[in-house]
Amino acid sequence: MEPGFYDRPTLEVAHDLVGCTLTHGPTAGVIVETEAYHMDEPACHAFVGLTERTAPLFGPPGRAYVYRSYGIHALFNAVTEAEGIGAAVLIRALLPIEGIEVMRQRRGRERLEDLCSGPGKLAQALAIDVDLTGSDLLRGPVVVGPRPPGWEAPEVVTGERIGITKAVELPWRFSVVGNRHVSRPWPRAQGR
DNA sequence: CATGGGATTGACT
DNA sequence: GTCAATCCCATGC
Repeated sequence: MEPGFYDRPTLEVAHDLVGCTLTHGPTAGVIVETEAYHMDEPACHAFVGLTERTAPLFGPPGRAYVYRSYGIHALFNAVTEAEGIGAAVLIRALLPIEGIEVMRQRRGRERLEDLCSGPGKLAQALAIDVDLTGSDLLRGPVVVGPRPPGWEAPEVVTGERIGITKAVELPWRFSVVGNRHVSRPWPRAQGR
């Protein structure tokens, strides 16, 4: 992506990341689901302020923030907004496009829809772990790139975020309309 | 220093 | 639908 892509309001970045690619080594996928998180809102880790854990969120935009969830899974975020503002976009699901056999081995699953249809799943499929936190998403090793050639801009729906207990009402989840690779189905389609 | 709660997943009833 | 796994870290005593 161009420098400056992430130095924008997090909701815009979360919307625009849908349809982009996420690549790590031989594996890659098209982002089909994202969620926005911002320090002003209590579901965001940065809500507690600057700590050792949340420091990457407050760092420069365009870096990775990868943390461990439930002691088991790694969850991948792209840090957004200017340095000093704690915000990021959680990548929740991908459509696998490269390295699918590698993903199958790493995941221990065969079906395409079981490889990257959730934030913990895609991190495992792409071998993204917490040691990659702070890495540069323009230089790699984890790279976010533009839409693949020939792919049209997807129609994006918004709705409430998943799996949180605070600020549940904010419609900060974004995904491709009618895509079966999303982490969980949509109750009903909502506005754009 | 002890505690409890997760931005989840997979197995099971 | 329910539930356990598993560990980091923010919080409170």
